[in-house]
Amino acid sequence: MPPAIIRAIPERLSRPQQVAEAIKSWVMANGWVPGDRLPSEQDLIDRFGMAKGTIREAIRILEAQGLVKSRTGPGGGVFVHQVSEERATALLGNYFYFQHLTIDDVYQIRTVLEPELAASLAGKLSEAQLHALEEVMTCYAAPARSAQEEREQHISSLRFHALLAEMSENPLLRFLIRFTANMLADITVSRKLYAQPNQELWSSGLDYQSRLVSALRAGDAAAARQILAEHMKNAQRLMRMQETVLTQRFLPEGTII
Amino acid sequence: MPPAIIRAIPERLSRPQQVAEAIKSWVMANGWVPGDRLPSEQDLIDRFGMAKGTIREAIRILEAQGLVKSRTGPGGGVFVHQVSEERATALLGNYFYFQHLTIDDVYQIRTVLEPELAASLAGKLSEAQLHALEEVMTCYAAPARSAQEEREQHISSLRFHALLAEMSENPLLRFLIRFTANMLADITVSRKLYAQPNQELWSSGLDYQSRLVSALRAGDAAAARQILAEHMKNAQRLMRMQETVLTQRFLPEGTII
DNA sequence: CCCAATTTGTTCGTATGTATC
DNA sequence: AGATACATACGAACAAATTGG
Repeated sequence: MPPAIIRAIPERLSRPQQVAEAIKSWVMANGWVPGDRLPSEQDLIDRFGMAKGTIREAIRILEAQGLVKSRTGPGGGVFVHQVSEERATALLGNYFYFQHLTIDDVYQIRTVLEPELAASLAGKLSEAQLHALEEVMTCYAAPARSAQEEREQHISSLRFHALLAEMSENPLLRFLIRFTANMLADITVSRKLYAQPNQELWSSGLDYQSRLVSALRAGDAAAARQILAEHMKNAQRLMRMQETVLTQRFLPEGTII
Repeated sequence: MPPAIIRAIPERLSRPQQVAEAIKSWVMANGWVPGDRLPSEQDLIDRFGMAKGTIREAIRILEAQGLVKSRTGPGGGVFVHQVSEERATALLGNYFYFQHLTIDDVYQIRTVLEPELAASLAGKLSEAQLHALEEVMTCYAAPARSAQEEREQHISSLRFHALLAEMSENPLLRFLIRFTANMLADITVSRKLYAQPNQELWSSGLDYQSRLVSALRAGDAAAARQILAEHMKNAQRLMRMQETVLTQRFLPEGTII
C-alpha cells in the first residue's frame, strides 16, 4: 500500500525559499498570532547567517502569500498577518487564470452551494441581517432599461449572494460562495450588450430573492433551498441566453463585491 | 447605487510589489503563456530603472504566487509558469489556517459537491477510468485491524474521491473536491486512536464505493448522486463518532493525496 | 517644527554558482 | 575542459519612513 501522503520530492529550494519556510515553521512552532512581531531584519541576518538581500527576499515571499506585513520606522518590523480574503481570492484566481473556466463550470458549483447556504441559514438570521439583505435588493427594484443597467443589476445580485454568504458560520462555505460570486462579477462579459434587456427574466430574479428572504425569516429551510435552486437554474439560463463568457485575467488583489 | 465593484483603496505598494504587478500585467497584455521567457534580470533592471535587489524581490513575489519559475545558467532566466494545483492548495490552505474550520464545515461542502460530481460523471467514464477507481478501492478491501489501519483506509478513501474529481471536466469542481479531500487528509487527527475500529461502518463505506462505480458504469446519474449523498452523511457521522478534530497548520507545498 | 533614533527599503559593486555549448 | 550567459548571493553604504522628544 502506498504511503498515506505522497510528499513530492522536494525540488531544491532557493535559499530565500528555505528561509521563508523556516520562518513559517518557526512562527507556527512558537504559536505566534497575527500582530506578533518577528525578529528584526538584522536579527534574522544574524540568526540565519545570511545576507540582507536573501533575508529580505524571504520576507517578500511570505508577504506575497499574505502571511506577514512589514512596517518601517521605530516600533516597525515584520508582523504576522492573517491572510485576508482578498489575498486568498487573488491567489486562487491566479490558479484559475490558467484553467479555462466556463460560466457553466462556475454555475455547476453555485447550483449546489447556494441552496445549501440558504438552507443552513433559514431561521438563524437576526432581523438586522434580514434587513441588510432587503437593503441590497432595493438596488435593482427598478427594471433595467439597458443591457448595461442589466449588468449592473447582475452585479448587485451577486453582492446579495456575497452578503448572504457572509452570514454563514462556515468559513469554507463563506469563502467559496464569495469567491465564485467574485469570479462572475470580475470576469464575465456579456457578448450581447446591444441586446434589449430581458425584463421578465431579471424581475423574476428579484422575485426569487424576496421569496428567499421570507423563507429565511420563517425558518423554512426546505423552501429556502428550493427557491435558491430555481434561482440558480434561471440565472444560468439567462447567462447562456446573453452569450456571456468568462474573460481570462489575473485578479489583482483588492477587488471585492 | 454604489459602484459595481468596490476597489479597495490601493494601499501604497512597495516598489517590488509594484514591479511584480507591472510584470504581471505585462505578461497578460502580451499574451505570454507558460514556458515563455521574461526579459533577463539585467534587462528588467534597465527597463524599470531599478536596482538588482528590487527586481529580484519582485521576481520572488511572482515566484511565491506560482506564476513564474527561474532557472540559472545559459538559456536560463525567468519563465512564465502555470500555477500548480499544489501551489494553489497550499496558498488557499494558508488562508484557512486562520479560519478555524471544523470537520463539519468541510463536510457541509463535501456533502453537496461530491454527489454533484458523481452525477455529472455518470456514463461519461471510460472503462479504463472505471478500472482505475476499482484499483484504488482494493487498498481497503480488507477490514482494518487497528485504528491506525482504519485511518489509512480513510486516507485511501479520500484518494478515491480525489481520483474521481480528477475525471471531471470542470476545473473548479475538480479543484474544490481535491482541496477538501486534501484538507481532511492533511489535518485530521483521530482523538480515539486507542478505540477499536468500527468495521461495520467502514466496510459499508467500501460497499458505497463499489455501488457507486456500478452506477457510474451504468450511466445512472440519479443513483450515483444518491449513493454519494448517503456515503457523505455516513462518513461525517463516523468522523463525529471518532471525535476527529482538525489540527490547524500551514500546508507546505508538495502535499497531495 | 525640527531633530534624533530606529527600522525597513534601495542601490551598487563584486563575487559565486550553475547549466549550456 | 574552458568559455559563456545567466541567476544567485554577499556586504557596505545610503535613503526613506515613522515615532517620540
